[in-house]
Amino acid sequence: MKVTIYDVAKKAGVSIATVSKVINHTGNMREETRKKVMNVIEDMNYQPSIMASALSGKGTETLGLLVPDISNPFFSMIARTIEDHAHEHGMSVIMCSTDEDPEREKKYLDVLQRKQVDGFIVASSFHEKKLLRKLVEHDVPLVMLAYDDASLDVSKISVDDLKGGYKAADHLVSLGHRQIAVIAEHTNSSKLRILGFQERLESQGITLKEENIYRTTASTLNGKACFDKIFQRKDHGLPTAIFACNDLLAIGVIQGAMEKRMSIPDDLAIIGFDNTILATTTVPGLTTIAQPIEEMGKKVVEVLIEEIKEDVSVNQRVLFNPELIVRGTT
Amino acid sequence: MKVTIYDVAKKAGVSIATVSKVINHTGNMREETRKKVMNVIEDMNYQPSIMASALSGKGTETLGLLVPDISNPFFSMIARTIEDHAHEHGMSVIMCSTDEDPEREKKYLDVLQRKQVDGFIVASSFHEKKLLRKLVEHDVPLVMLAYDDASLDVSKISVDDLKGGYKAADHLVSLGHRQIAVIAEHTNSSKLRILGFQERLESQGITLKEENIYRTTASTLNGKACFDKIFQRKDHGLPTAIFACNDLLAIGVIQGAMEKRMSIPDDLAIIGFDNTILATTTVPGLTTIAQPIEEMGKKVVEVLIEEIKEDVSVNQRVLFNPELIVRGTT
DNA sequence: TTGAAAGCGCTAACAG
DNA sequence: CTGTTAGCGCTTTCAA
Repeated sequence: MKVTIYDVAKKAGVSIATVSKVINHTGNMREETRKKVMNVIEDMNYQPSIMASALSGKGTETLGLLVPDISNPFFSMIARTIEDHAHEHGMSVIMCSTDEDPEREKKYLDVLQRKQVDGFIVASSFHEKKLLRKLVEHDVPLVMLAYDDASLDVSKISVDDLKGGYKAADHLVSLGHRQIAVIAEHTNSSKLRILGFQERLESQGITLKEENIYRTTASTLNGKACFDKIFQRKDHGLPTAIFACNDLLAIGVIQGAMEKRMSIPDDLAIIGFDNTILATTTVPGLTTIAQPIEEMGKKVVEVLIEEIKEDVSVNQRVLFNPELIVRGTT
Repeated sequence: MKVTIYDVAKKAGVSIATVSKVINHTGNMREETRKKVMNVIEDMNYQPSIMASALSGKGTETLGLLVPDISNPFFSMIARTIEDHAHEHGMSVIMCSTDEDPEREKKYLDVLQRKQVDGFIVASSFHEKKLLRKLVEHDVPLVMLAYDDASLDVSKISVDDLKGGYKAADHLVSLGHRQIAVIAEHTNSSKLRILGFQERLESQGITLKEENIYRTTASTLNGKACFDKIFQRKDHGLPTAIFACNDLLAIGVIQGAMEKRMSIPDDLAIIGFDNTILATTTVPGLTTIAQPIEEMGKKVVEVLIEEIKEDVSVNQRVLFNPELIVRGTT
């Protein structure tokens, strides 16, 4: 059926050990032998079984990627760069969308373990912390991406959310806005973004009242709903600008504003976060705080691979610099 | 270290064969024994190694998914539904973005084979046909999605592109448009969509000249570029409507039109194809022809699993019904 | 009803 | 420099 190491060995007139050695570039041997074997390998189109080598001690050369939802543009962009860099290191990646559902989280973690993936990347959120903790205790390589949770003792790669908040605030303030509303998620990231935003506002003598912070989950629909809520309150000065903690939410706001025939950015300025493809497809384009997704993806893979190879958690925390991308909504 | 079938067997006072049987629900045995073993499995939190069972004959319970680019919303949506349905059948999926690059195609196909994935899903495009053909010859389960290439003798799941063209044409014509331009990709799907579109137009006495069909690759930038090309030609009647063969292109057109301060849909009507998330985030929303992504994803997985289980290619061709989704651009 | 034993394809000492 | 051999964890006859 399929050609195995035995077939190659036999045809090359050597032992399987020798074949194994040339495949793995281990041990020494006469250049002549190595060439002979190489040729046979080519001839027979021999492809070593990763299953077998994994079973006998080596890794599976595959990574598990857990994200809330791969169909969300932010995560699919992340997945793409991770996939690319993983493959540069000879690793494949199995994707898993958790939907932030503990059941699914558990199920996926389970399967990935049974498949003996060499390492895990957990992005953005994870509820079953204990399961993660158990993994870490068992020395399973695991790195968190865009999810800076102090309660987990592992390496973390993320954008500097606080600074992102700063930049959003600075931009809006420099444009003269003083009445600002915020729409956020319930995540850690959002909290930090708000914190930075708030700090910066206050340093310029502007206070952001708690009642002007709206919390929801990421979707355009929810963004629009928040917009509606904000503008139906007529009790006090309406905001001239909105900071949405991600692009999806920001787009919901754009839609709400358009529907109300408000002019953007004159009647209302909007700034998002992430810089996904969605920020480029609206008209006007969405001003947003960009996460350096490409670099972040590269870094997670590097750190994870290192932990897999070195067999030890370097346990580092890397914060990337967010960048303001000005488009038409401000 | 990790608990193996031997550990369980020993603790339960039975042989590994027995343990194997209870895991796989094969063979008969006293209910008592089975319970005893089950308990030990629970107690020790035993997780059978998929590697090992794969090596000894069973499958790897993983699928390989090849798409041009997982970060493209259309593919990430597809990936999501495939992931979901695969997991319902106990399968994981390894994602691979080919970038339509033959090198990458080959490399990925290679790795996936060495990983002994149980089956392949190839979506939308693939240049190295011979490699695919070789797989099929070796009876490797393989199903094509949204890629209806007659030269490959495998099962195919896709939307009825011809019909999609019909629907787009009917809609535009019913709105009174007679001068229409088309922006397409170089793919088979696009060809069919154009064909259907054209046929329908002609049946209503409208001719679509070849010079009004613009071909490019999918991106908003290219869409915009085509728009510009179309509207800089002043030699003859300008179109009042544009049919773009996918949402990305359509959005480029929207951007171009907005920039020229044209009113949509009054000055120019636009219709896309795919109904990705992008169609919902523009203002006005993009009228488009929807592919039933969820159903298609479900179907590919079903067909693929069937071929894996039955060990025979059913070699069917399933066409799904496209649906017109009217939003603000028409 | 249960178990012994022969693989599956490869790696890694250890010998020669 | 090269080969022998004992696993890796599980499935699957075949006996008992």
